[in-house]
Amino acid sequence: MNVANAEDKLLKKNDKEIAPGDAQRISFGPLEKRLGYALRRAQLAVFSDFFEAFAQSEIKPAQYSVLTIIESNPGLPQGRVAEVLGIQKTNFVGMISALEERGFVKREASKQDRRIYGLYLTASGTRLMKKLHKTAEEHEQHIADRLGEAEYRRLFEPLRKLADGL
Amino acid sequence: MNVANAEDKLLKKNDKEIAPGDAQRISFGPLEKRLGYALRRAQLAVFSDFFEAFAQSEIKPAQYSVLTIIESNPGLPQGRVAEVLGIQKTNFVGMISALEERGFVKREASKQDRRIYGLYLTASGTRLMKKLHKTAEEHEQHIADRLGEAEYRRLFEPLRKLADGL
DNA sequence: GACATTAGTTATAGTCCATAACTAATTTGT
DNA sequence: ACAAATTAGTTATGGACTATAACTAATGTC
Repeated sequence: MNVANAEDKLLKKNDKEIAPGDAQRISFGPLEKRLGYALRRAQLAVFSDFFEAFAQSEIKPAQYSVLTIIESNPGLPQGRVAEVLGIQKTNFVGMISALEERGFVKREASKQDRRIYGLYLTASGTRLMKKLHKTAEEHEQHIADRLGEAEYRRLFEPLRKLADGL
Repeated sequence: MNVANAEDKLLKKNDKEIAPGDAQRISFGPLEKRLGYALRRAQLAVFSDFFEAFAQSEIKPAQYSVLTIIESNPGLPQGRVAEVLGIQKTNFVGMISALEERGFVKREASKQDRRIYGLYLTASGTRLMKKLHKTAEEHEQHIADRLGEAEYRRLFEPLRKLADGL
């Protein structure tokens, strides 16, 4: 596009410039009313807190989601796990390889169809998940305390509605 | 860390393997109860919708937020705009340069402190914003229709609470 | 049995985000 | 008033995440 028009002149609401050290009130304008912006900021904050809580285990949110799906659906083909989480199978290869190298996950070829690799937690992976779920529950409780139980619980339904079917 | 233990054996809930074409029910397990996951999915869905709506203007959500802050606070120093939006000043340089090259934004050196570059919309930028805000409002209404006005409006407060102060 | 399809993989490129180091302008301390 | 510290903006760079094309091996189809 590049609609740079030579006619354009500067627009200033008033002639006074903002003074250098001026700690003026900043307006977010219409941004305050954008749900996408609100969601993004909230998600970043929650992820940041989550990230800290999981730091000592060196597990990131995406990895936690992968491990949880495998734990809840042992033997699920690699591609299905990726699909369920909205991860491209091509990017998923490295994620699983990393988790496998750390000993939390095992790929096992299906006997019926040797193209398929079912994913399973190892015993170490299962132990890890027990710990991670505990941490995650504390994290959830922390949030619930912040919002109040009722408001916390009320959030899930609209968020799910948004997620599946804009 | 790399806690790969040789002792680890595969864990299978049952001996039956998942059949190749098996369209079994997939469980999300505890992931259903993770607010972070719910937020992430919702945010991605909303952004995706937003993205499509703004595609013809070739404006991305982050750019819309930048333009809105500039529009609402003309002359604000570049670094302050970045700070307000949680963008690192170093990554902000390119964003502004791109918007300036497209003729929507103008940097103007402060006369009091020539290190400072105040940001302003050009006339073209102002016209663009009028259009973008209209699109954004439709997008919001679309979401409000999907959720119901009451539930839609109720979302903002808890999200803001999460955003500022985990 | 040739051909198409499927699961997983590799290579690669683009975008986003973070850190370090630089320049130019201003402020501070003496 | 001037050397040192600080500040605003910048450049260079690397890591993480995402997306696309093309490949291999196994299975399904006609």
